Amino acid sequence: MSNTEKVMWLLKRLGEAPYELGVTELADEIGYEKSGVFKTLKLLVQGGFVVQNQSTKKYSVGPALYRLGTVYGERKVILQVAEPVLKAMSYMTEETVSIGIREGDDAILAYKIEGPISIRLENRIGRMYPLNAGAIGKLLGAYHNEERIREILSQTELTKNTQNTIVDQEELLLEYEIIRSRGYAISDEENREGSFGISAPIYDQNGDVWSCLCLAGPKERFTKKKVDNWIGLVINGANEISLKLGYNPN
Amino acid sequence: MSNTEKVMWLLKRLGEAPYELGVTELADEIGYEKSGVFKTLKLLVQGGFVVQNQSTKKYSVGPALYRLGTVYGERKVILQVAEPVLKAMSYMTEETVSIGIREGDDAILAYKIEGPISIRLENRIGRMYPLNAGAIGKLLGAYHNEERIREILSQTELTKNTQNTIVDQEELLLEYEIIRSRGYAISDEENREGSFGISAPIYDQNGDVWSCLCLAGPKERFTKKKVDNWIGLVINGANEISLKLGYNPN
DNA sequence: AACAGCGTTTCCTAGTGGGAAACAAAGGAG
DNA sequence: CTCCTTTGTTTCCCACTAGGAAACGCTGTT
Repeated sequence: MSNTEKVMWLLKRLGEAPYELGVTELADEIGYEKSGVFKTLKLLVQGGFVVQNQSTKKYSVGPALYRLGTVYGERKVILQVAEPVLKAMSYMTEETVSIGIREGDDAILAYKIEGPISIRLENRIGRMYPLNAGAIGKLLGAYHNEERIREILSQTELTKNTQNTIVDQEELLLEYEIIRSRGYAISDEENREGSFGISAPIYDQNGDVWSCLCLAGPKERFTKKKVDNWIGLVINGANEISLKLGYNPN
Repeated sequence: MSNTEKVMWLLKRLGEAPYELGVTELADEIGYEKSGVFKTLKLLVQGGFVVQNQSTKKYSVGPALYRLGTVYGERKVILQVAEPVLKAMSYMTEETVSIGIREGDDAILAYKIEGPISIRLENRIGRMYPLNAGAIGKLLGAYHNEERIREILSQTELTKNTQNTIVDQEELLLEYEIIRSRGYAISDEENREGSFGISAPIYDQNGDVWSCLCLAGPKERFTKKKVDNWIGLVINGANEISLKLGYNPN
């Protein structure tokens, strides 16, 4: 058994145990000498993966695992809930549908389902967008804390990716207001020439917006007629996900 | 950096990353060759601590962490919430106050605060009790699924620790009913000669009882007058914890 | 007071994880 | 469409880390 497996075994064993376990019983069960088990446990305690009860000297799972578990839970919930919606929309529109998440002061493409027409728009999962350009970035910016937005804008120089990228601070804040009042954002070649996108906010159970649903593709396929239809589709899809996440619109 | 530290670093990095990370970027950041990082990641994937996106080949936190995180969360919440209550009760009664948790078909002493009068009753943290004897065991038995209780009783031979230990099945089920109707359990030398205990149920936010509050000590200190007072104290303490856990009594 | 059991420390050495390089596969550039 | 870069994966060998054994200090029991 490698050390990595040993670490996993220890953590799992501590997790399924009723409460606390000592070095000796862990070593006996895993079949190692307690010296080695102790060394590993000490490191795990330092890293917060395990806590040691100072009075009993026994070990249990630690707060670092809680944090990581929460991360997994959040990701799983939103993707699991969102996937059927994305699939349906992708099928109906034949375009790429994606989920964007705000991570700190940036927007990130967290998940996407490609449309059947495979003209690549090279938006890879994990790609980061600024909050001033593109359907995902602008929407998540619009629903971000305005004070924080002003801070960001005053500190960073907005780069003009295309002719349509908004770089003026006041113009951007106005655009944010429009987005909030309409309930959706539109990007017309703001991040990249030839691309078009529509996005709508996803509300979590606290009513906060930290992710959004986005429909995007080559501009030539986004005719006015289609866009008029698709805006409702995106808003409805985002609402559906919001409700499934436990959002209560009041 | 030892392998254990590497594992922890990788997990934490994957947790704080916006979404997914690849072998190369992880190896670059941690300063190791990607071959070693890859080997470790492969093992972590096998153990469920990490998941690999099959289409992007990139890595993220896995379901095993979710399970462990949940365990930590549950334990932390109940202990954190319960500790002040236990301290106050221990201070008022000068006896030992403890939290029992049902783990499968047994009761376990999860946490305790010793009274100042240190006559040892050797109930160590982690000790297991049967569901038929003692204030903790009986209470958690009484609020357990009755079908399951009947199964257990039919399969296991109840051992008579003291004269007062209930070993007859029907007598025990009757005692359970009394406990549920009164809302507390009393043990008079059931597990050990000379010990006395009072316990009351703790309800979680779903209204389920899987833990209880228990006040225990040497029998000679549990006079009738004191017990009459302390029953209310235990019930109130347990209620307080239940409410803090999010229980809604309707 | 002696003992037994636990967590902890130390030391040495065998086995394992790290480094380097090469392979496979996928994407981007032209 | 093809070349080229980049990334995930595999292989091999060696340094060094993790495991074994024994001993220490401490707590609690008899």
